[in-house]
Amino acid sequence: MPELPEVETIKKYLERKIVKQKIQDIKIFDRKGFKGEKNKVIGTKILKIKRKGKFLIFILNNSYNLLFHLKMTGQILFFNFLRNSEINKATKVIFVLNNGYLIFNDVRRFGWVKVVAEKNLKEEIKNLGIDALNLTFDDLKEILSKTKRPIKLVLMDQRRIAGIGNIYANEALFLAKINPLKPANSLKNEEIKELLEAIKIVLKKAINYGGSSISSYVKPDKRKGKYQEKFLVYRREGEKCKNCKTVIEKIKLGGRSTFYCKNCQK
DNA sequence: AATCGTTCCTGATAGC
DNA sequence: TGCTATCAGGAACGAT
Repeated sequence: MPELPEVETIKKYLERKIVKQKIQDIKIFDRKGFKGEKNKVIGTKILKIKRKGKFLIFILNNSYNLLFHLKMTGQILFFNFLRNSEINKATKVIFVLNNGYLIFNDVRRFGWVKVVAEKNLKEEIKNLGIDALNLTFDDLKEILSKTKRPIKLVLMDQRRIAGIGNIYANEALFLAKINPLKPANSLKNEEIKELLEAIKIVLKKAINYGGSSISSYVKPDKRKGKYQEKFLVYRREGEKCKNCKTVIEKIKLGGRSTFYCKNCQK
């Protein structure tokens, strides 16, 4: 699933390829995936690419933005030339640029791209919490003190902290040796500090590895990320903990699969 | 106000 | 082999 590291990887790739390029045309294959007027975008130049949490934002030169959310299976691909074989039933939108083709695919059709006037962008993402990479100790302490919900649910709550999804919540909690069920407001200062460090280490390392290619995530050139090879607990139920050899458990929490080591994460 | 359960969607997989 | 049932999951939404 595209979480912060995957969206950041896509952002970095696209910065090298499509900034300063002109959008010549937009071909829409799935109306559900394209919100707003495409005429506001055709003929504009892409000035800048930003990321907030799991959102990807193209800043255009006419005070409009393109706001993407990839949800679970969204893919953004970029090719200088378009092969017919690249168009399939998951293809939602193709942006025709002067130097190539930006393809937005999404098998499960939850993802979307929206044309937003720059002045309305804040309103669009007003519910988004602090980006996980900018989180400070004081921020995290404040957020956790306000609820007794299980810590994992709070880490994944985009209104509190933006960018962490199921993979990296599981991985960060393991690294910090904290049980995912532990009430958020019961964490001691030392644990909060460990958790903050773990979040940053896991996210930055995942970015360095180009994200995690499970499900359908790939980089815009279709190459896979490599962080899935580094997972310590995610999808490792029944396998041995890399610290202590205890068998990794899988439970459901808030309807999501949760993986942890009973021995290491008290 | 905060939190919980449901819903959207389709491909992969399990079970018979 | 081929069918059906279940599962995966981000986040908006309505209900509590």
